[in-house]
Amino acid sequence: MSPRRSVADTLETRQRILERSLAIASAEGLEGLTIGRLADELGMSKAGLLGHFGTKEGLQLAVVDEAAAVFSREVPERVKQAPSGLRHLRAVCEAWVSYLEREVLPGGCFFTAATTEFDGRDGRVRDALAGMNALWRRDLRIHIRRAMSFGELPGDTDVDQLIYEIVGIMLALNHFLQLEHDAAAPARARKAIRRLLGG
Amino acid sequence: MSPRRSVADTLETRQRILERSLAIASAEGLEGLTIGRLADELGMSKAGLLGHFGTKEGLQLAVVDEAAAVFSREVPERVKQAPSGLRHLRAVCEAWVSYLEREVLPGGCFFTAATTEFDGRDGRVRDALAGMNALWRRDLRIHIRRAMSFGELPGDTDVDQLIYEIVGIMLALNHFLQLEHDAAAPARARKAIRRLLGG
DNA sequence: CCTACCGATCGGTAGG
DNA sequence: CCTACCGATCGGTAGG
Repeated sequence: MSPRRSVADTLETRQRILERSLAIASAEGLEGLTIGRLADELGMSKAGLLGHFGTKEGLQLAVVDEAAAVFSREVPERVKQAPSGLRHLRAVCEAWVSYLEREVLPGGCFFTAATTEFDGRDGRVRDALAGMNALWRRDLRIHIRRAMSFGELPGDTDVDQLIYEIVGIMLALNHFLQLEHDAAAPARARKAIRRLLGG
Repeated sequence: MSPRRSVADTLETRQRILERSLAIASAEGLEGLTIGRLADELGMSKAGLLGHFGTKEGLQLAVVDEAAAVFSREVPERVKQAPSGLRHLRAVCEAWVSYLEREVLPGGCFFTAATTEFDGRDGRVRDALAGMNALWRRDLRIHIRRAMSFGELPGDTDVDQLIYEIVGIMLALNHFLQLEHDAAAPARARKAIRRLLGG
């Protein structure tokens, strides 16, 4: 009476689906990710695929989680060892630029694409994306506050203004890389970050 | 033998279609703009609608042109009378911020949404979008160069760096307005522009 | 500008 | 995990 597929196999299949989904969604959007095409590319049936997620919205929410895991692995976890304060903030920004520069996902930053796609709608996917963005800004805020408390940034630094400008630099980096294939864009991003944070 | 509808009527219908299309596309994307839904909202048949543009791609290209016309009317044409040089550049940026702040289109900046949607594809729509972006950067470049020649900006100003940073500020403005409904975002955009251009 | 229609694909379900 | 199927919608065409 042993099951035909072990729990490990099931999780592995689920992971395969998510990796393929994330690549498609970063390039063609979360709505352009269709069950039929995805099943086709993975050599499985639509019903078999949907069994893992229930509905398309369930799949989309799982892809958002997977994207957050990839970003977390590529950016904050890479600089965990950096000393606290301004140096940590600089290391985070450099890892962020490097992540976009290396084009880890074929369509560039998944969150930029998905956020722009869903910001005019409502529902659970939009809420999940807004939540991820808020969490990430919270991380940035912590690093900025710490740098201020260490006297590495001026005491009257406008924290939300600094976050706004850093986000703008990264959005522009994604824009110039994806639309213009501008190889000079990462250097511009680094120069802009340096003007804000020194180094 | 007079035609049932005059040329003027035909152009008016075409304009009605484009205005509705632009509103839908700014909120739901150029691909989310479907012929059936559009025809339904306008109370006409799909065939009648498609007659004006031939194919969906023809419609999308016409919407890109219409978006450029709206942007042109709302930003550069509003500041035509501003004196040449740095004051003109500042006026352009202020009109640009104001355009996004007033949410002229329901989904925010059409070009941000459409560019992000199409940057991973190829074809005539993507090329048209890239061309519009290039034209607009050319305008900005002219104003920056003029301000430099007047001695209003340093002679060693990195022109492409400045364009990069201005674009980033506007992308961030659209992001914080659309996703976060952050009413403080326009003030942050203005502060960031002031830091770059003085005033 | 319309009606009537085409093949293809969408997300999803029944039943195993 | 599969086959077989559902109603709805997609872009587009024929013919008027």
